[in-house]
Amino acid sequence: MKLQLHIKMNEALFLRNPESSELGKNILKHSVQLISKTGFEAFTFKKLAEDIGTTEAGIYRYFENKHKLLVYLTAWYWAWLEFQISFHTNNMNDPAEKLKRVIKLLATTVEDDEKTNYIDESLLYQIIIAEGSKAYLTKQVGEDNKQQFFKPYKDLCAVVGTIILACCPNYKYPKSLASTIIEMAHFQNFFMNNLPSLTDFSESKEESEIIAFLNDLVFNSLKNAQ
Amino acid sequence: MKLQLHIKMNEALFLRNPESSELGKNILKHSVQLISKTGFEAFTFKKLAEDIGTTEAGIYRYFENKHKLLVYLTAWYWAWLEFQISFHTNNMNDPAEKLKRVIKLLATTVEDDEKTNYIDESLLYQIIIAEGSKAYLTKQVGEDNKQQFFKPYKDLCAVVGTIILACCPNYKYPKSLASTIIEMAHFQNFFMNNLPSLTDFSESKEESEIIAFLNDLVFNSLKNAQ
DNA sequence: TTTAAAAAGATAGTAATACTATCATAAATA
DNA sequence: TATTTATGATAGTATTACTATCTTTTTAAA
Repeated sequence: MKLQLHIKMNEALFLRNPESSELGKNILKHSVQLISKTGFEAFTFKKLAEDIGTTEAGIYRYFENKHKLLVYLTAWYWAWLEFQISFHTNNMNDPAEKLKRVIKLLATTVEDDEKTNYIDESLLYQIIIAEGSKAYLTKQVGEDNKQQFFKPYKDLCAVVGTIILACCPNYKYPKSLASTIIEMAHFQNFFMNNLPSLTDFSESKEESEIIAFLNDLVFNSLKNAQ
Repeated sequence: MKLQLHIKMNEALFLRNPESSELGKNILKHSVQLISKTGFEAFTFKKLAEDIGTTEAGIYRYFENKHKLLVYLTAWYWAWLEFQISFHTNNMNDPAEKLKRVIKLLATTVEDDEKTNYIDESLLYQIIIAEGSKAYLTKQVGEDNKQQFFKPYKDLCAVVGTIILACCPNYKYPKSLASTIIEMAHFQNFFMNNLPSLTDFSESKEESEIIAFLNDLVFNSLKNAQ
């Protein structure tokens, strides 16, 4: 028996649901491959169409433009990650242990999840690191936010914030600390691999060091707020 | 007497030194205005040329493309900020006070600095917040880094890291904490204004709260490493 | 099983973007 | 005054980011 994980996506993100057809699934699959290969700037619907063996117009029937597609992919990732977190922290009683597990999940390169067949999570993780912030660092962030495009990200942040508060009800900045952990899990990874002098992990290039740094950061903040 | 602050820029960033002519200075001045107005994605050399009253080709004589121009502006900002920091922390003995001052400088909206006539620092600060990471979140980050485009950012990070170590020589992650402070000073500002539920400052929208959060984060980390 | 609706393929076309090239003119400098 | 250098004016190209239309194929309802 194989379990199928399904993430319900915001309908305003697409013109036609990419999960509803083979072509749609191919768009998701190949866009993840192509964006992680060429970067978001050089990524075009024309190249994507060539990769898939369809036409540009075919892609445009699913996504209005490449920005929406990027937002879709990031939203999908955050929703998937929130599920991972709820799955892996289920039945954990100690909130501090829970928080440690969350940090580990955030900062660990994902392996391809068999439960989702058309998205390669390990490539998507690389996209999130290098392109993720471009989903919201735009002039349209306000409108996009109104349409709830960033809800999965905000939900994840809220979940992490709640765990932080469970660890330490007096802590004053649970949401900001949550967004800091999430962003830094990725930025420190990007820096470690691309601008190593911005980190202390340039020699080992080990994710475990990023995790140790984030744990140190978080638990010192919470310890002193007791 | 008026002091003129001059920042020596990496020559590989431009084709012709924009500081060497009126047109060049206009390119800097108007690009800051136009990018902060339209965002980097919608910003084009054509629009910039129209704004200035010159031609597209004229801009291309100074900058190879808009990415180089963005990198130029961010590099300029980091170099300017490093000077601000060294100026405002000069003669401070207590490294903890120094660090607090640095955090304040990082997270406070800049006023236009009279010492530089063609760059509006307050607009540039907004660009750094919303577009700054796009300077390095690209596929060419490795080559750009080889050409030392990010040296001012790395230098600033090193300066902050040194102050952190002066506060607490045992602290294990001075560079990562430095890059975390720098990035979060801007990201928390962006979130506060655009995706407020990712922060704890959505009501007040006060920079002072970001500063308080960062101080809390940093000094709790250092206190426990004594 | 037929029929109609929906999706996909094929092709064309447009406006804008991201450049490069050329030639004339104006300004600075030697 | 001659000459270099910067700017202006104009043109042109390849690519991007779409939109439109028409045909064929697939799917799903009657």
